[in-house]
Amino acid sequence: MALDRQWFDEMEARIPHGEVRTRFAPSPTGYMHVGNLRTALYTYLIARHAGGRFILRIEDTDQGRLVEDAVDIIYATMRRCGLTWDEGPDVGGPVGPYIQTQRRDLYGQYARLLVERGHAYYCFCQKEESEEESGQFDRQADPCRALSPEEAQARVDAGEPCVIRQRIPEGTTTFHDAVYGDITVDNSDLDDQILLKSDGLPTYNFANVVDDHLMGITHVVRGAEYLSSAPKYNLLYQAFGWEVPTYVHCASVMITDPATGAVRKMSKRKGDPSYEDLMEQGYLSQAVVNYVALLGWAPHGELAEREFFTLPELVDVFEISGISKSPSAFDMDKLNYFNATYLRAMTPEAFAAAAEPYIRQAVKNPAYDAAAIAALLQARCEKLTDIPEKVDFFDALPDYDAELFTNKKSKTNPEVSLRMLQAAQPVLSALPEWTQEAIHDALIALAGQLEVKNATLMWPVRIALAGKAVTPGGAVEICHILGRDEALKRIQLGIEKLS
RNA sequence: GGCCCGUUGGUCAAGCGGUUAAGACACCGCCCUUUCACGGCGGUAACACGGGUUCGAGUCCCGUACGGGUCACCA
Repeated sequence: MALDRQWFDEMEARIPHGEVRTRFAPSPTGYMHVGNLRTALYTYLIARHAGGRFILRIEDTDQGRLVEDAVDIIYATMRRCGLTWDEGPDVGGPVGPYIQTQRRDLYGQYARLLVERGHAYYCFCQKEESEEESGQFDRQADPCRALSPEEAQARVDAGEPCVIRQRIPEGTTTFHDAVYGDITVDNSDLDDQILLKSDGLPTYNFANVVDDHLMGITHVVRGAEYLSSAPKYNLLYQAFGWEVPTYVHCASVMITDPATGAVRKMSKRKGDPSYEDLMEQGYLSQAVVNYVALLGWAPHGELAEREFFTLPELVDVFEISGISKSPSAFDMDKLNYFNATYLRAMTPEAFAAAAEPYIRQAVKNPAYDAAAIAALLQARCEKLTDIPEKVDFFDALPDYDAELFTNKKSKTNPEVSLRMLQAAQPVLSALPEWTQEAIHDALIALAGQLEVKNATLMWPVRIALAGKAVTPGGAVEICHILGRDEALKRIQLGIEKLS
Protein backbone atom coordinates (compact mmCIF):
# COMPACT_ATOMS: atom_id res chain seq x y z
CA MET A 1 0.00 0.00 0.00
CA ALA A 2 1.59 3.22 -1.13
CA LEU A 3 1.75 6.23 1.13
CA ASP A 4 -0.45 9.15 0.25
CA ARG A 5 1.81 12.19 -0.17
CA GLN A 6 -1.09 14.53 -0.35
CA TRP A 7 -2.38 13.37 3.01
CA PHE A 8 0.95 14.20 4.63
CA ASP A 9 0.91 17.61 3.00
CA GLU A 10 -2.54 18.26 4.39
CA MET A 11 -1.42 17.30 7.87
CA GLU A 12 1.50 19.72 7.60
CA ALA A 13 -0.78 22.45 6.37
CA ARG A 14 -2.87 22.30 9.53
CA ILE A 15 0.05 23.04 11.84
CA PRO A 16 -0.19 26.48 13.44
CA HIS A 17 2.92 28.65 13.36
CA GLY A 18 4.05 31.91 14.82
CA GLU A 19 2.92 31.45 18.40
CA VAL A 20 4.16 29.67 21.49
CA ARG A 21 2.25 26.44 21.91
CA THR A 22 2.73 24.09 24.85
CA ARG A 23 0.95 20.97 25.82
CA PHE A 24 0.26 18.99 28.92
CA ALA A 25 -0.04 15.37 27.92
CA PRO A 26 -1.02 13.12 30.79
CA SER A 27 -1.83 9.46 30.46
CA PRO A 28 -5.14 8.67 32.12
CA THR A 29 -3.83 6.22 34.66
CA GLY A 30 -5.17 7.86 37.81
CA TYR A 31 -5.07 10.93 40.03
CA MET A 32 -2.69 13.87 39.62
CA HIS A 33 0.64 13.63 41.43
CA VAL A 34 2.09 16.78 42.82
CA GLY A 35 4.85 16.36 40.25
CA ASN A 36 2.33 16.10 37.42
CA LEU A 37 0.58 19.17 38.68
CA ARG A 38 3.79 21.12 38.72
CA THR A 39 4.62 20.05 35.17
CA ALA A 40 1.15 21.10 34.07
CA LEU A 41 1.57 24.43 35.86
CA TYR A 42 4.93 25.22 34.28
CA THR A 43 3.64 24.19 30.88
CA TYR A 44 0.66 26.46 31.30
CA LEU A 45 2.78 29.35 32.56
CA ILE A 46 5.21 29.15 29.66
CA ALA A 47 2.37 29.40 27.17
CA ARG A 48 0.48 32.16 28.97
CA HIS A 49 3.59 34.18 29.72
CA ALA A 50 4.31 34.28 26.00
CA GLY A 51 0.72 34.95 25.11
CA GLY A 52 0.58 31.57 23.44
CA ARG A 53 -1.75 28.62 23.58
CA PHE A 54 -1.96 25.80 26.09
CA ILE A 55 -3.13 22.45 24.84
CA LEU A 56 -4.36 19.37 26.65
CA ARG A 57 -3.70 16.03 25.03
CA ILE A 58 -4.61 12.65 26.43
CA GLU A 59 -2.02 9.94 25.91
CA ASP A 60 -3.97 6.74 26.24
CA THR A 61 -1.93 4.41 24.10
CA ASP A 62 -1.35 1.98 26.91
CA GLN A 63 -4.59 0.08 26.85
CA GLY A 64 -3.60 -2.01 29.81
CA ARG A 65 -3.16 0.79 32.28
CA LEU A 66 -6.21 2.89 31.56
CA VAL A 67 -8.16 3.90 34.62
CA GLU A 68 -11.84 4.69 34.51
CA ASP A 69 -12.65 8.34 35.22
CA ALA A 70 -9.00 9.34 35.15
CA VAL A 71 -9.65 11.85 32.39
CA ASP A 72 -12.37 13.47 34.46
CA ILE A 73 -10.04 13.73 37.43
CA ILE A 74 -7.47 15.43 35.25
CA TYR A 75 -10.03 17.89 33.92
CA ALA A 76 -11.34 18.63 37.40
CA THR A 77 -7.91 19.12 38.90
CA MET A 78 -6.74 21.44 36.19
CA ARG A 79 -9.90 23.51 36.28
CA ARG A 80 -9.72 23.79 40.03
CA CYS A 81 -6.17 25.04 39.74
CA GLY A 82 -7.13 27.53 37.09
CA LEU A 83 -5.07 25.85 34.37
CA THR A 84 -7.45 26.41 31.50
CA TRP A 85 -6.61 24.96 28.12
CA ASP A 86 -7.30 26.44 24.72
CA GLU A 87 -7.41 23.19 22.83
CA GLY A 88 -8.20 19.73 24.05
CA PRO A 89 -10.49 16.73 23.79
CA ASP A 90 -13.49 18.58 25.19
CA VAL A 91 -13.03 21.95 23.52
CA GLY A 92 -11.59 20.80 20.23
CA GLY A 93 -9.13 22.82 18.19
CA PRO A 94 -7.44 23.03 14.80
CA VAL A 95 -5.15 20.04 15.16
CA GLY A 96 -7.37 17.46 16.79
CA PRO A 97 -8.33 14.94 17.76
CA TYR A 98 -6.57 15.41 21.10
CA ILE A 99 -6.86 11.84 22.29
CA GLN A 100 -4.20 9.55 20.96
CA THR A 101 -6.31 6.46 20.45
CA GLN A 102 -8.45 8.59 18.16
CA ARG A 103 -5.36 9.34 16.11
CA ARG A 104 -4.43 5.70 15.78
CA ASP A 105 -4.23 5.44 12.00
CA LEU A 106 -2.09 8.49 11.73
CA TYR A 107 0.83 7.01 13.62
CA GLY A 108 0.92 4.04 11.31
CA GLN A 109 1.23 6.36 8.35
CA TYR A 110 4.15 8.20 9.87
CA ALA A 111 5.84 5.01 10.99
CA ARG A 112 5.64 3.65 7.47
CA LEU A 113 7.01 6.90 6.14
CA LEU A 114 10.04 6.36 8.32
CA VAL A 115 10.37 2.78 7.12
CA GLU A 116 10.24 3.99 3.55
CA ARG A 117 13.01 6.44 4.24
CA GLY A 118 15.14 3.84 5.95
CA HIS A 119 14.94 5.34 9.44
CA ALA A 120 12.83 2.54 10.79
CA TYR A 121 12.27 -1.12 10.02
CA TYR A 122 9.85 -3.93 10.61
CA CYS A 123 10.84 -6.34 13.30
CA PHE A 124 9.28 -9.76 13.58
CA CYS A 125 11.19 -10.99 16.56
CA GLN A 126 9.17 -12.17 19.49
CA LYS A 127 10.33 -10.93 22.83
CA GLU A 128 12.46 -13.68 24.26
CA GLU A 129 13.48 -14.28 27.79
CA SER A 130 17.10 -14.65 26.86
CA GLU A 131 17.03 -11.16 25.45
CA GLU A 132 15.45 -9.78 28.60
CA GLU A 133 17.96 -11.46 30.80
CA SER A 134 20.92 -10.14 28.92
CA GLY A 135 19.44 -6.73 29.43
CA GLN A 136 20.77 -5.65 26.10
CA PHE A 137 19.09 -5.40 22.79
CA ASP A 138 21.88 -5.92 20.34
CA ARG A 139 20.49 -4.25 17.30
CA GLN A 140 23.35 -5.36 15.10
CA ALA A 141 22.44 -8.91 15.89
CA ASP A 142 18.79 -8.47 15.05
CA PRO A 143 18.25 -10.19 11.73
CA CYS A 144 15.19 -8.04 11.02
CA ARG A 145 17.35 -4.97 10.84
CA ALA A 146 19.05 -6.30 7.77
CA LEU A 147 15.92 -7.56 6.04
CA SER A 148 15.42 -6.17 2.56
CA PRO A 149 12.38 -3.89 2.22
CA GLU A 150 10.75 -6.30 -0.17
CA GLU A 151 11.24 -9.24 2.12
CA ALA A 152 9.91 -7.36 5.12
CA GLN A 153 6.94 -6.09 3.20
CA ALA A 154 6.14 -9.60 2.05
CA ARG A 155 6.04 -10.83 5.63
CA VAL A 156 3.88 -7.90 6.67
CA ASP A 157 1.50 -8.58 3.82
CA ALA A 158 1.37 -12.20 4.91
CA GLY A 159 -0.03 -10.96 8.21
CA GLU A 160 2.96 -11.83 10.32
CA PRO A 161 2.85 -9.94 13.63
CA CYS A 162 5.47 -7.24 13.85
CA VAL A 163 6.52 -3.96 15.40
CA ILE A 164 8.27 -1.04 13.79
CA ARG A 165 11.58 -0.06 15.31
CA GLN A 166 13.59 3.09 14.93
CA ARG A 167 16.86 2.57 13.11
CA ILE A 168 19.47 4.41 15.16
CA PRO A 169 22.39 5.56 13.00
CA GLU A 170 26.06 5.53 13.93
CA GLY A 171 27.66 8.57 15.48
CA THR A 172 26.67 10.88 18.29
CA THR A 173 23.59 12.93 18.98
CA THR A 174 23.46 16.31 20.63
CA PHE A 175 20.32 18.00 21.80
CA HIS A 176 19.66 21.19 23.63
CA ASP A 177 17.54 21.55 26.71
CA ALA A 178 16.45 24.93 27.99
CA VAL A 179 17.17 23.88 31.56
CA TYR A 180 20.11 21.50 31.24
CA GLY A 181 21.92 22.93 28.23
CA ASP A 182 23.58 20.82 25.53
CA ILE A 183 23.76 17.10 26.09
CA THR A 184 25.66 14.76 23.81
CA VAL A 185 25.43 11.00 23.78
CA ASP A 186 26.97 8.26 21.73
CA ASN A 187 24.37 6.62 19.52
CA SER A 188 25.67 3.21 20.48
CA ASP A 189 24.03 3.83 23.84
CA LEU A 190 20.67 4.22 22.18
CA ASP A 191 18.26 1.37 21.46
CA ASP A 192 16.38 0.74 18.27
CA GLN A 193 13.27 1.58 20.20
CA ILE A 194 9.86 0.37 19.20
CA LEU A 195 7.80 3.02 17.46
CA LEU A 196 4.69 1.09 16.63
CA LYS A 197 3.51 -1.77 18.81
CA SER A 198 2.06 -4.98 17.46
CA ASP A 199 -1.39 -3.78 18.46
CA GLY A 200 -0.94 -0.99 15.96
CA LEU A 201 -0.73 1.73 18.58
CA PRO A 202 2.36 3.86 18.91
CA THR A 203 4.63 3.92 21.93
CA TYR A 204 4.82 7.10 23.96
CA ASN A 205 8.15 7.92 22.39
CA PHE A 206 6.79 7.92 18.91
CA ALA A 207 3.32 9.31 19.46
CA ASN A 208 4.83 12.19 21.38
CA VAL A 209 7.10 13.25 18.58
CA VAL A 210 4.46 12.91 15.90
CA ASP A 211 1.79 14.71 17.91
CA ASP A 212 4.03 17.46 19.16
CA HIS A 213 5.00 18.20 15.61
CA LEU A 214 1.53 17.92 14.16
CA MET A 215 0.12 20.10 16.91
CA GLY A 216 2.76 22.76 16.43
CA ILE A 217 4.16 22.42 19.93
CA THR A 218 7.07 24.82 20.40
CA HIS A 219 8.07 23.94 23.98
CA VAL A 220 8.07 20.37 25.14
CA VAL A 221 7.80 20.44 28.93
CA ARG A 222 8.12 17.17 30.78
CA GLY A 223 9.74 15.42 33.70
CA ALA A 224 13.49 14.83 33.77
CA GLU A 225 12.88 11.10 33.56
CA TYR A 226 12.61 11.69 29.81
CA LEU A 227 15.99 13.31 29.55
CA SER A 228 17.62 10.00 28.70
CA SER A 229 15.33 9.37 25.78
CA ALA A 230 15.51 12.89 24.42
CA PRO A 231 18.33 12.00 21.98
CA LYS A 232 16.09 9.40 20.40
CA TYR A 233 13.35 11.97 19.95
CA ASN A 234 15.86 14.27 18.35
CA LEU A 235 16.85 11.59 15.92
CA LEU A 236 13.21 11.08 15.10
CA TYR A 237 12.68 14.76 14.36
CA GLN A 238 15.75 14.68 12.18
CA ALA A 239 14.59 11.56 10.38
CA PHE A 240 11.32 13.28 9.55
CA GLY A 241 13.08 16.51 8.69
CA TRP A 242 11.07 18.36 11.29
CA GLU A 243 12.09 21.29 13.40
CA VAL A 244 13.08 20.27 16.90
CA PRO A 245 11.05 21.99 19.64
CA THR A 246 12.53 23.60 22.72
CA TYR A 247 12.91 20.98 25.39
CA VAL A 248 12.18 21.93 28.99
CA HIS A 249 12.94 19.07 31.33
CA CYS A 250 11.95 19.52 34.96
CA ALA A 251 13.70 17.74 37.82
CA SER A 252 11.62 15.43 39.96
CA VAL A 253 9.66 16.32 43.05
CA MET A 254 11.05 14.33 45.95
CA ILE A 255 9.76 13.66 49.42
CA THR A 256 11.44 12.75 52.65
CA ASP A 257 9.98 9.50 53.76
CA PRO A 258 8.43 10.13 57.18
CA ALA A 259 9.29 6.64 58.33
CA THR A 260 12.83 6.12 57.10
CA GLY A 261 13.99 9.68 56.57
CA ALA A 262 15.15 8.74 53.10
CA VAL A 263 14.61 11.09 50.19
CA ARG A 264 12.83 9.58 47.23
CA LYS A 265 10.62 10.47 44.35
CA MET A 266 7.02 11.07 45.38
CA SER A 267 4.87 8.05 44.85
CA LYS A 268 1.22 7.34 45.42
CA ARG A 269 1.97 3.74 46.26
CA LYS A 270 4.08 4.86 49.18
CA GLY A 271 1.17 6.91 50.43
CA ASP A 272 2.46 10.30 49.38
CA PRO A 273 -0.30 12.85 48.87
CA SER A 274 -1.76 13.51 45.45
CA TYR A 275 -3.48 16.77 44.62
CA GLU A 276 -6.80 15.17 45.44
CA ASP A 277 -5.49 14.00 48.79
CA LEU A 278 -4.37 17.51 49.62
CA MET A 279 -7.80 18.88 48.81
CA GLU A 280 -9.39 16.30 51.08
CA GLN A 281 -6.98 17.27 53.80
CA GLY A 282 -8.30 20.79 53.70
CA TYR A 283 -5.72 22.62 51.64
CA LEU A 284 -6.67 25.47 49.37
CA SER A 285 -6.03 24.98 45.69
CA GLN A 286 -4.41 28.39 45.33
CA ALA A 287 -2.02 27.68 48.18
CA VAL A 288 -1.02 24.36 46.66
CA VAL A 289 -0.49 25.92 43.26
CA ASN A 290 1.55 28.76 44.74
CA TYR A 291 3.69 26.39 46.77
CA VAL A 292 4.20 23.94 43.94
CA ALA A 293 5.23 26.75 41.59
CA LEU A 294 8.14 27.48 43.91
CA LEU A 295 9.19 23.85 44.15
CA GLY A 296 11.89 23.85 41.52
CA TRP A 297 11.48 27.35 40.23
CA ALA A 298 12.31 30.79 41.57
CA PRO A 299 12.00 34.25 40.11
CA HIS A 300 15.09 36.32 39.38
CA GLY A 301 16.33 39.56 40.83
CA GLU A 302 14.34 41.50 43.36
CA LEU A 303 11.44 39.13 42.98
CA ALA A 304 13.58 36.33 44.37
CA GLU A 305 12.60 37.26 47.88
CA ARG A 306 8.94 37.13 47.13
CA GLU A 307 6.97 33.95 47.69
CA PHE A 308 3.33 34.75 47.30
CA PHE A 309 1.94 34.92 43.81
CA THR A 310 -1.51 34.52 42.34
CA LEU A 311 -1.77 32.52 39.16
CA PRO A 312 -1.95 35.66 36.98
CA GLU A 313 1.09 37.01 38.77
CA LEU A 314 2.93 33.78 38.08
CA VAL A 315 2.01 34.09 34.43
CA ASP A 316 3.56 37.51 34.49
CA VAL A 317 6.86 36.63 36.14
CA PHE A 318 7.48 33.05 35.09
CA GLU A 319 10.73 32.45 33.21
CA ILE A 320 12.11 29.14 32.01
CA SER A 321 15.55 30.26 33.16
CA GLY A 322 14.33 30.13 36.75
CA ILE A 323 13.69 26.40 36.65
CA SER A 324 16.09 24.43 38.79
CA LYS A 325 18.17 21.48 37.63
CA SER A 326 18.20 19.56 40.86
CA PRO A 327 15.30 17.67 42.40
CA SER A 328 13.44 19.38 45.22
CA ALA A 329 11.77 17.94 48.26
CA PHE A 330 8.11 18.51 48.94
CA ASP A 331 7.87 19.99 52.41
CA MET A 332 4.56 19.61 54.18
CA ASP A 333 5.58 22.19 56.79
CA LYS A 334 6.04 24.81 54.16
CA LEU A 335 2.82 23.89 52.41
CA ASN A 336 1.11 24.33 55.77
CA TYR A 337 2.65 27.76 56.05
CA PHE A 338 1.41 28.70 52.59
CA ASN A 339 -2.04 27.40 53.31
CA ALA A 340 -2.19 29.19 56.64
CA THR A 341 -1.15 32.41 54.98
CA TYR A 342 -3.85 32.06 52.34
CA LEU A 343 -6.41 31.30 55.04
CA ARG A 344 -5.48 34.44 56.95
CA ALA A 345 -5.55 36.55 53.84
CA MET A 346 -9.21 35.74 53.28
CA THR A 347 -11.80 38.26 54.33
CA PRO A 348 -13.46 37.27 57.61
CA GLU A 349 -16.66 36.63 55.70
CA ALA A 350 -15.00 34.40 53.15
CA PHE A 351 -13.17 32.51 55.83
CA ALA A 352 -16.34 32.06 57.86
CA ALA A 353 -18.11 30.67 54.82
CA ALA A 354 -15.27 28.24 54.13
CA ALA A 355 -14.94 27.24 57.77
CA GLU A 356 -18.59 26.81 58.61
CA PRO A 357 -18.99 23.24 57.38
CA TYR A 358 -15.97 22.20 59.40
CA ILE A 359 -17.21 24.04 62.47
CA ARG A 360 -20.59 22.40 62.14
CA GLN A 361 -18.97 18.99 62.08
CA ALA A 362 -18.23 19.51 65.75
CA VAL A 363 -20.63 22.25 66.81
CA LYS A 364 -24.16 21.10 66.14
CA ASN A 365 -25.88 23.48 68.54
CA PRO A 366 -27.31 26.24 66.32
CA ALA A 367 -27.26 28.65 69.24
CA TYR A 368 -23.52 28.94 68.84
CA ASP A 369 -22.64 31.45 66.16
CA ALA A 370 -20.44 29.83 63.52
CA ALA A 371 -19.20 33.17 62.25
CA ALA A 372 -18.09 34.19 65.74
CA ILE A 373 -16.30 30.88 66.14
CA ALA A 374 -14.73 31.26 62.71
CA ALA A 375 -13.30 34.61 63.77
CA LEU A 376 -11.41 32.83 66.54
CA LEU A 377 -10.10 30.21 64.15
CA GLN A 378 -8.78 32.22 61.26
CA ALA A 379 -5.36 32.87 62.77
CA ARG A 380 -5.30 29.52 64.49
CA CYS A 381 -5.50 26.90 61.80
CA GLU A 382 -3.24 25.90 58.98
CA LYS A 383 -5.92 24.00 57.16
CA LEU A 384 -9.67 23.73 57.45
CA THR A 385 -9.56 20.16 58.64
CA ASP A 386 -7.79 21.37 61.78
CA ILE A 387 -11.05 22.95 62.87
CA PRO A 388 -13.37 20.29 64.31
CA GLU A 389 -11.09 19.11 67.09
CA LYS A 390 -10.46 22.69 68.16
CA VAL A 391 -14.10 23.56 68.74
CA ASP A 392 -15.58 20.35 70.07
CA PHE A 393 -15.88 21.80 73.58
CA PHE A 394 -18.71 24.12 72.60
CA ASP A 395 -21.24 21.33 72.29
CA ALA A 396 -19.97 19.25 75.14
CA LEU A 397 -17.80 20.31 78.02
CA PRO A 398 -15.07 17.67 78.30
CA ASP A 399 -14.72 15.74 81.52
CA TYR A 400 -11.59 17.62 82.41
CA ASP A 401 -9.17 17.17 85.26
CA ALA A 402 -9.10 19.76 88.03
CA GLU A 403 -5.35 19.90 87.54
CA LEU A 404 -6.03 22.04 84.49
CA PHE A 405 -6.75 24.91 86.83
CA THR A 406 -3.12 25.01 87.81
CA ASN A 407 -1.02 27.22 85.58
CA LYS A 408 2.26 28.67 86.66
CA LYS A 409 2.40 31.62 84.32
CA SER A 410 -1.11 32.69 85.21
CA LYS A 411 -0.37 32.09 88.89
CA THR A 412 -3.29 29.82 89.39
CA ASN A 413 -3.93 26.68 91.38
CA PRO A 414 -7.15 24.98 92.50
CA GLU A 415 -7.64 27.24 95.51
CA VAL A 416 -7.04 30.48 93.62
CA SER A 417 -9.18 29.23 90.77
CA LEU A 418 -12.08 28.48 93.09
CA ARG A 419 -11.88 32.00 94.47
CA MET A 420 -11.76 33.47 90.95
CA LEU A 421 -14.74 31.49 89.73
CA GLN A 422 -16.74 32.35 92.79
CA ALA A 423 -15.99 36.02 92.19
CA ALA A 424 -16.71 35.88 88.49
CA GLN A 425 -20.02 34.13 88.83
CA PRO A 426 -22.08 36.97 90.34
CA VAL A 427 -20.42 39.58 88.15
CA LEU A 428 -21.28 37.75 84.94
CA SER A 429 -24.69 36.90 86.27
CA ALA A 430 -25.44 40.54 86.87
CA LEU A 431 -24.22 41.89 83.52
CA PRO A 432 -26.95 44.00 81.95
CA GLU A 433 -25.99 43.04 78.42
CA TRP A 434 -24.16 39.98 77.10
CA THR A 435 -21.70 41.48 74.69
CA GLN A 436 -18.04 40.66 74.28
CA GLU A 437 -17.11 44.17 75.35
CA ALA A 438 -19.24 44.05 78.44
CA ILE A 439 -17.88 40.70 79.50
CA HIS A 440 -14.34 41.83 78.85
CA ASP A 441 -14.67 45.09 80.78
CA ALA A 442 -16.38 43.40 83.68
CA LEU A 443 -13.74 40.73 84.07
CA ILE A 444 -10.85 43.16 83.74
CA ALA A 445 -12.46 45.36 86.35
CA LEU A 446 -12.94 42.37 88.60
CA ALA A 447 -9.31 41.37 88.29
CA GLY A 448 -8.40 44.88 89.34
CA GLN A 449 -10.68 44.70 92.33
CA LEU A 450 -9.22 41.38 93.35
CA GLU A 451 -5.74 42.77 92.80
CA VAL A 452 -4.64 39.84 90.61
CA LYS A 453 -3.17 39.61 87.15
CA ASN A 454 -5.77 39.48 84.43
CA ALA A 455 -4.54 36.02 83.59
CA THR A 456 -5.13 34.81 87.11
CA LEU A 457 -8.81 35.45 86.65
CA MET A 458 -9.07 34.62 82.95
CA TRP A 459 -7.34 31.25 83.17
CA PRO A 460 -9.74 29.57 85.54
CA VAL A 461 -12.75 31.05 83.79
CA ARG A 462 -11.57 29.77 80.43
CA ILE A 463 -10.81 26.33 81.84
CA ALA A 464 -14.23 26.13 83.42
CA LEU A 465 -15.85 27.17 80.16
CA ALA A 466 -13.92 24.95 77.82
CA GLY A 467 -12.35 22.18 79.87
CA LYS A 468 -9.25 22.34 77.67
CA ALA A 469 -5.82 23.81 78.24
CA VAL A 470 -5.66 25.26 74.77
CA THR A 471 -8.60 26.85 73.03
CA PRO A 472 -9.24 29.13 70.11
CA GLY A 473 -10.05 32.44 71.74
CA GLY A 474 -9.86 33.31 75.41
CA ALA A 475 -12.26 33.39 78.32
CA VAL A 476 -14.11 36.46 77.08
CA GLU A 477 -14.73 35.21 73.57
CA ILE A 478 -15.80 31.76 74.66
CA CYS A 479 -18.00 33.16 77.37
CA HIS A 480 -19.75 35.36 74.85
CA ILE A 481 -20.34 32.61 72.32
CA LEU A 482 -21.64 30.15 74.91
CA GLY A 483 -24.26 32.60 76.10
CA ARG A 484 -25.01 33.60 79.66
CA ASP A 485 -26.90 30.52 80.81
CA GLU A 486 -24.43 27.97 79.52
CA ALA A 487 -21.45 30.01 80.67
CA LEU A 488 -22.77 30.35 84.21
CA LYS A 489 -23.69 26.70 84.26
CA ARG A 490 -20.13 25.71 83.34
CA ILE A 491 -18.64 28.08 85.89
CA GLN A 492 -20.88 26.51 88.52
CA LEU A 493 -19.62 23.08 87.47
CA GLY A 494 -16.09 24.37 87.88
CA ILE A 495 -16.82 25.61 91.34
CA GLU A 496 -18.29 22.25 92.29
CA LYS A 497 -15.29 20.47 90.87
CA LEU A 498 -12.99 22.61 92.99
CA SER A 499 -15.03 22.58 96.19
C1' G B 1 26.73 -2.27 35.76
C1' G B 2 26.63 1.24 31.07
C1' C B 3 24.93 6.05 29.81
C1' C B 4 22.86 10.84 31.36
C1' C B 5 21.93 14.57 35.10
C1' G B 6 22.62 16.89 39.68
C1' U B 7 25.23 18.65 44.58
C1' U B 8 24.59 26.46 48.65
C1' G B 9 21.95 25.67 56.12
C1' G B 10 17.26 20.06 58.18
C1' U B 11 13.88 21.89 53.75
C1' C B 12 12.69 25.49 49.53
C1' A B 13 16.16 28.64 47.52
C1' A B 14 18.98 33.82 45.73
C1' G B 15 23.73 34.14 43.75
C1' C B 16 25.72 33.97 37.33
C1' G B 17 34.57 35.75 39.02
C1' G B 18 35.43 40.28 43.96
C1' U B 19 28.87 39.93 48.73
C1' U B 20 29.67 40.64 56.12
C1' A B 21 26.89 34.16 51.04
C1' A B 22 19.97 37.10 50.43
C1' G B 23 15.08 35.62 51.74
C1' A B 24 11.37 31.85 53.30
C1' C B 25 9.82 27.24 56.16
C1' A B 26 11.16 24.58 60.42
C1' C B 27 13.74 25.19 65.14
C1' C B 28 15.29 28.33 69.58
C1' G B 29 14.83 32.99 72.48
C1' C B 30 12.46 37.71 73.62
C1' C B 31 8.24 41.12 73.16
C1' C B 32 2.90 41.48 72.71
C1' U B 33 -0.92 38.87 75.41
C1' U B 34 -7.29 36.48 78.80
C1' U B 35 -4.67 30.00 77.03
C1' C B 36 -2.88 28.91 72.22
C1' A B 37 -2.13 31.21 67.96
C1' C B 38 -1.37 35.68 65.02
C1' G B 39 2.00 39.77 64.84
C1' G B 40 6.92 42.13 65.96
C1' C B 41 12.19 41.57 67.08
C1' G B 42 16.51 38.53 67.41
C1' G B 43 19.33 33.84 67.10
C1' U B 44 21.49 28.79 65.64
C1' A B 45 22.55 26.84 60.82
C1' A B 46 25.24 26.18 54.16
C1' C B 47 28.80 26.77 49.28
C1' A B 48 30.12 17.77 49.33
C1' C B 49 35.64 16.76 48.81
C1' G B 50 40.41 17.16 46.04
C1' G B 51 43.07 19.32 42.20
C1' G B 52 43.58 23.12 38.67
C1' U B 53 42.54 28.21 35.78
C1' U B 54 42.74 33.27 37.84
C1' C B 55 45.43 38.83 41.23
C1' G B 56 40.85 36.68 43.14
C1' A B 57 36.27 31.00 42.76
C1' G B 58 29.91 29.12 45.69
C1' U B 59 30.39 30.97 40.70
C1' C B 60 34.91 28.34 35.16
C1' C B 61 37.63 23.26 34.08
C1' C B 62 39.02 18.13 35.62
C1' G B 63 38.67 14.19 39.02
C1' U B 64 36.41 11.72 43.55
C1' A B 65 32.33 10.91 46.64
C1' C B 66 27.30 11.00 47.29
C1' G B 67 22.30 11.51 45.27
C1' G B 68 18.86 11.06 41.20
C1' G B 69 17.24 9.39 36.33
C1' U B 70 17.35 5.78 32.50
C1' C B 71 18.37 1.20 30.07
C1' A B 72 9.79 -2.10 28.44
C1' C B 73 5.43 -3.91 22.57
C1' C B 74 4.77 1.95 30.35
C1' A B 75 4.23 6.67 29.97
